[in-house]
Amino acid sequence: MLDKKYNAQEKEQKWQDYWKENQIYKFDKDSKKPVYSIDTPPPTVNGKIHIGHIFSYSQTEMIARYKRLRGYNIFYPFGFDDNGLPSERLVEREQGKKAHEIGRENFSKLCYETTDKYERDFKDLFSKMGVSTDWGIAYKTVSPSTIKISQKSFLDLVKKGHAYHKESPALWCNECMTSIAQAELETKTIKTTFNYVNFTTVEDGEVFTIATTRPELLPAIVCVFVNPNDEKHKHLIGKTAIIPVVNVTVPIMADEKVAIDKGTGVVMCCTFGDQTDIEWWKKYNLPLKHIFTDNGRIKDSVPNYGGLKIKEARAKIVEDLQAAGCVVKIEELEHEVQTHERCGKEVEYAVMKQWFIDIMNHKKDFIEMGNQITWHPAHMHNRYNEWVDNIMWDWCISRQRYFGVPFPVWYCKKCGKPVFACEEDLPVNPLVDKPKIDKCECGCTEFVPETDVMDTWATSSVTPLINMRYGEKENFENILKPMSLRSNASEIIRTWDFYTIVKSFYHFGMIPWQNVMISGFIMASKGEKISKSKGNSKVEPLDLIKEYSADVIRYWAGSGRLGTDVIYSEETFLRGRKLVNKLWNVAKFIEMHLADFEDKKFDNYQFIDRWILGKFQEMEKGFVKYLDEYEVGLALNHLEKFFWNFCDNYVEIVKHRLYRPEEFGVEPRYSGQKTVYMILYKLLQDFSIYFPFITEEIYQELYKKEKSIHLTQIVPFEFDFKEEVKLGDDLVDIISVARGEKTAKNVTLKTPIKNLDLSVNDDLKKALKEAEKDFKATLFVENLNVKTQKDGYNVEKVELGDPPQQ
RNA sequence: GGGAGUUUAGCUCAGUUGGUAGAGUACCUGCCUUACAAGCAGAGGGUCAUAGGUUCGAGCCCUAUAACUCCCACCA
Repeated sequence: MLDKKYNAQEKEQKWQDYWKENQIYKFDKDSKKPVYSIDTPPPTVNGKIHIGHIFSYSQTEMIARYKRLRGYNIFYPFGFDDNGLPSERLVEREQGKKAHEIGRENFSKLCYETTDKYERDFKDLFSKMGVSTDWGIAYKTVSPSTIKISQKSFLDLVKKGHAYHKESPALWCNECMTSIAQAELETKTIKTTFNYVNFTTVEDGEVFTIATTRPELLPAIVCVFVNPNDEKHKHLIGKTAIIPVVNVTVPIMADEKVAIDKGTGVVMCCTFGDQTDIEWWKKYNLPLKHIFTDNGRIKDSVPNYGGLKIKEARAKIVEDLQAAGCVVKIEELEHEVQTHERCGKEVEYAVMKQWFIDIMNHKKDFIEMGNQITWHPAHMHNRYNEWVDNIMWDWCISRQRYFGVPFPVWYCKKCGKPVFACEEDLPVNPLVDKPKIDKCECGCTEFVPETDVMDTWATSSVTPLINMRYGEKENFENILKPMSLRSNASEIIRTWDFYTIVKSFYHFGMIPWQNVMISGFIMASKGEKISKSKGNSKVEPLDLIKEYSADVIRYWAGSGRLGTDVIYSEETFLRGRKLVNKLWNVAKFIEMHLADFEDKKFDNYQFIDRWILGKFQEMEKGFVKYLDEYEVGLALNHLEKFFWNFCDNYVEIVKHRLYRPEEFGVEPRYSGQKTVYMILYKLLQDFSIYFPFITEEIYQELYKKEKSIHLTQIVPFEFDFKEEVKLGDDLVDIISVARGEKTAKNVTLKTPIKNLDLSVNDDLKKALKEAEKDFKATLFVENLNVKTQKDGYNVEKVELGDPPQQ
């Protein structure tokens, strides 16, 4: 017997334990069923899961459940991204110390401990949410087996010539003291000053002005550029400029890229202030004057300014320029700068030897890979294309940090030639392990280890490889190449999606997955995204689960269109709570009437039963169609609409027959029993995608054909009740009109109708004849008078009797 | 500056291929109906962002504009 009230707290824990014990979501590698595999984002273990995570993970989870119900063998692993900078920053924050103060070895240990702790919390929360992942195939992005795969991937790229080691300018973060990739940049608007500084020519002492936001780069100027079409300045080309205060001379050259109307139209080129400087440096083979240290100071070798922090140097040089009378004016300016997304500090450029992965030579291939993938929603494909189109750098994967996947590389101490680890020795830590060879080609016998670690994304981008156990004897390569689905939010299309495609293309020459599903964001209010950094998530997922239950949270997460941002609203929770409650109550009602029910072959359904069966069949068709398009929210809407119609109309009509066989007949009662039995079963299945807990509870109580409802399969009805669907809808409309009449008179719906005069078409008349008993019982009609008319129907008179006595 | 998305009832959102504007919620009016008052029946509430265009007919197709969100570029 179902309880009078559903206790979500208790039941959700019970089923969570049951699923775990019975391994309901275990991936069966020996199964003959087709595999559906999901590459789900390993959450970054750097703090708390907020409601936005719950939103997007739940949507993917629903697809897993749907595919399971459609008979697929689900490969659905969960991962934890505990690799790299985010974890390091978390540990630094918790310890109140910087990594270098703690020391490499202790720091790594702390990273492992800290991430372990957070992983347990994450796992607990996702389990509570009913995530049907197989924890047995979970992975973390820092573990011996993951490091092995990541290193193997790197070596494969080296072997194929897609990874190279080169001294090159790279984006550099002074705060994190590491190089970073273009994808890790975030633009920020800051207030600064635009300084108009006078330069003079050596040849004739002509004074011209350059506007700059970065006067501290004056010592790094290697050249001055003007546009060759600039009438005002082109006469300067070929002359030599004296840099004020610094007193160094540099050539004045021409380049089309100079914007005549920006600043003064004359530009200083430093190595390096920005992207264009690097382009010019390469294009004109300019000298290198790198004046910054790795931690954001001016190098000691720079006269007068050595040792100062960048911003201090800026202030001092402006002072000196003013003293020298070289400053024309200083304007306040707001502009966008590139910052490092992990710490928010402005980025610089550094020149050092780093490992890069070739991107620029294969952009066309990456676009083609993107074309072969189905994007949901389709317009997200544009974002990918645009990113690939606009990318300007090869992917720098070296990070001068501690906690991450080490490069399996040493360098000859004498000639610098890299020595790579052997595949069979992976994973290796070059700081501890030694290379296999004892002698370099040059004869040197000493090797120095690579101290850099790999970029987080270098490992995240191999999640399909981790899943397929790339390179292991026992692997899933044949079933996971490609995987079925990747899912994530739109912000990481340019990183996670892109890099995964890059790696898959280089390793296998094919797409990593067939489908990509992109979820929207949760907005705190109109125009404000909920995010960790803003701290504007007012509610904790665990509190919400306590207050509303996981099923209800999932209802909220599963509503709305895929890829569309949703504004957080408690109303949706309330709506979900009502729906779950209704499901419970209708199940109770149905259970009550199935006490003596036996499931037998039967096909003599009453008219109104044929109507609802036909309606269900129609609904489920649309439901499945939406889910096949990954539109979990639209599918849910569709299902929900049917469900309320089922409760408010069908159940109201059939209940008389169920209660009183002596009046309506035994077989008509059986027809109703069989109908509610079948429909509730299918409703539970369809709802189980969204409400895995309450549907399991009801299923176990009423049906229990399998170990779990989540192991059943959707088998569509195959009735031919089209006519009944149409006519039944008309009957329900007539019932609604008659009920409205009672409500208008402020009487209870139990009030009898003395005379109900209808005028209906021939088909409807036949239907009415067949469903007469149901119809009359529902409305408490005493005399039903039916006339015919050509089309449609008309309710001509509703004559009410006296309301029943209490 | 380039691109994408969004704009529909007070609020949160649906609206398949063009064919009389929908749901929930809130508000209002009734009703304890042999599952459910966390319920049931009903009422009111909309220049479908704006302006043009195509069409017999546009929330939907086309053009332009505005606001918001996101991505990219600009950072001299």
